[in-house]
Amino acid sequence: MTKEAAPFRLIDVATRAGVSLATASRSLSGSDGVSKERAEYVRGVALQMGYVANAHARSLAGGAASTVGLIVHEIADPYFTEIASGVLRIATRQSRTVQISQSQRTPEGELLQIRALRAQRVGAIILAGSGYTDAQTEKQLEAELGAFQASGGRVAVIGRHQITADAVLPDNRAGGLTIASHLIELGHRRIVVLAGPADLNTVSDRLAGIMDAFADAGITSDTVTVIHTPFTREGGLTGTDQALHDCPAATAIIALNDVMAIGSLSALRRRGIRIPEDVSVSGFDDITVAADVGPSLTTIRIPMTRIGEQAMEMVLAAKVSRPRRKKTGHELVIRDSTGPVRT
Amino acid sequence: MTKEAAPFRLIDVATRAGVSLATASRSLSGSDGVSKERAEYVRGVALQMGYVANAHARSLAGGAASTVGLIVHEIADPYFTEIASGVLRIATRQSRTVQISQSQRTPEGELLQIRALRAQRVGAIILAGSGYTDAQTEKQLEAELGAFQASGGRVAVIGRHQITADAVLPDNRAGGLTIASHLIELGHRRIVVLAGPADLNTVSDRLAGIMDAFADAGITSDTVTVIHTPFTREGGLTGTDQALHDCPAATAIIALNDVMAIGSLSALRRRGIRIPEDVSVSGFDDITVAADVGPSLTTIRIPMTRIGEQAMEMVLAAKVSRPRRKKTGHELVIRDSTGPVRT
DNA sequence: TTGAAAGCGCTAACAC
DNA sequence: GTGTTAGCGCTTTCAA
Repeated sequence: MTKEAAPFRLIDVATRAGVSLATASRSLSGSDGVSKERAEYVRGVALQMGYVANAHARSLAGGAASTVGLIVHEIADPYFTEIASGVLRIATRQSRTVQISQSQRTPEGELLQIRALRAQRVGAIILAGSGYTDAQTEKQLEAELGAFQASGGRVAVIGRHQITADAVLPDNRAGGLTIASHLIELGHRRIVVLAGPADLNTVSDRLAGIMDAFADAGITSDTVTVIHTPFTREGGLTGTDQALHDCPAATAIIALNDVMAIGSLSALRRRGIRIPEDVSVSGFDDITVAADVGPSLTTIRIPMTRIGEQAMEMVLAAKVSRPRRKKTGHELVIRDSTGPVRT
Repeated sequence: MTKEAAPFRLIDVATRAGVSLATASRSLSGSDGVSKERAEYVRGVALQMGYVANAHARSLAGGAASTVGLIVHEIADPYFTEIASGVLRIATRQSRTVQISQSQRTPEGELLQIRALRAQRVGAIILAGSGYTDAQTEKQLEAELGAFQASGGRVAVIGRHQITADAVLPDNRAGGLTIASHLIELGHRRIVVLAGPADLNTVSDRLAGIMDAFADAGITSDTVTVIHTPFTREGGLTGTDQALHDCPAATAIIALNDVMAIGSLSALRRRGIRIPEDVSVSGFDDITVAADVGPSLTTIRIPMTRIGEQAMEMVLAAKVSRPRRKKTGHELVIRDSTGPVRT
């Protein structure tokens, strides 16, 4: 059995460099109070020894905690996968470590994970994923995050306008308007919206945008049916079955995310319904596979990876007094799943 | 501004429960040396106070580190997304936290991430992703992981037979045999294999299985062309272009993972080549979207999520002297992208 | 069975 | 500009 050499400690570096512990600490953390040459020299010694600071000791001693926690609803959901990818990309580049935890798509789950992350004393928390329309729930989350921030933690949220913290805000309402306008222009009037859970902000915002489109076009939205099923492929499947039963005359289906749209495509194909000849289908998000499903999906592109990067950049940046809010754009991507209504 | 109450410390719990710090510690960590009733009582007090131990202090003091590190090539690659999903599922269930880091598909990246995780003093490391055929590289990784294990860390690797550690081993070679046999049965002889980088074990194993199939069928594999491009959608795209140029007579394309297969599908469609009438295409892994691409993909199912769960269970389980190796099965999933060769 | 006290490796006052 | 030293919150000997 190989005898395991204990890892070097800061004191080892200090000794080797012939300076005190404090000087070594200052040199490595880049704080001033050390002459340039000396600091440089100490860093060189440390590097050569392969010294890496013990993150636990550093954090315990009151230094800045280096790990950031990322809370997603479910990592296997492509929307969150891409956000996580953006977060990790910046993390790798900046030598930061990130802990990922899943909220299981419930507010209680989010609360639980925030508490866990706080207990772990992470330096920052990125809360990804739709907020909840229930103000009560959001208040609780905000209180928890507020407490974390008060104790020096950094926070960034993605797509939650209610929470007072740095935020990256996807253009959900405007995106809803864009996609609905596209369908209206193609002549569609009888439209089914495959919406996720009604208590999600993302859902209500995108829905509001869709209604905006009808108002803008000066036509009634009485012919729009909204069906709420889970924000998953399975939800798209059952929602479509229900739509076919309730509104057989519908000529278009707007799914409020791509995953649901893909489920819808599958349900339609299974019944031999042609897309887009018989019914047009659109998605939302433009996840990576949207271009490869059959038929390729018309959708609204939300730059998830970039959003993840921005959220990470925000929590890594210096603290500012007023919370920053970054709005991201959206883009209509027309592919093969939508077409003019057949007369 | 809300005054932030400092979180409770163990000493607070001890005081409130009327015991010493040591007794409180023992009670909560479940180590013996405390009477049952007392321990029970202290735990009750802690729970009621909402006490959560400071992970840094615990780890620094020599307690068991609770976080596990997961190293993937790239989180946005569906193969790794699903493994991560399995790992996180178990983590959530067991109240463990997991740090995810990306190796950027290079052995140096893996080495770097292992070092970083060691510096973070994680309790366990799960190394996911193909090993490298270069023995030198694997030796270095093994040394680093060995050192980690020697210092008490737990390790599980996924799909790397060379490394001495608990391992979950996907059935790559047998899977290769199965998929190639399927195509041979359909009458295909001129086959192009879209392989990922030649230095990946996953690639060489799957490739070996394909050759096995030809040997088993008693036919020559001279008609098989292997093209090495990156293990990505883009790689599938360029590989297919190259295949079309080099082997216009090929009737089937075996991609060594689904992502490449999807890229291939796209390249073929773009040129108006019909699938499977003109050329059959198969994938490997059965990622979630494989059923939804156009046409749906015939592939070999590898239970990635389950693999992630198993790896996590292994590092969480009690240490055993001899490394465990768990082999996982595979399953041929026939969909619409493969068909009989046209005469 | 319980408690007192000595660190774990680091940062940040505080001296010089 | 540099060094000394007191903790951070916990686990774990070592005594009692």
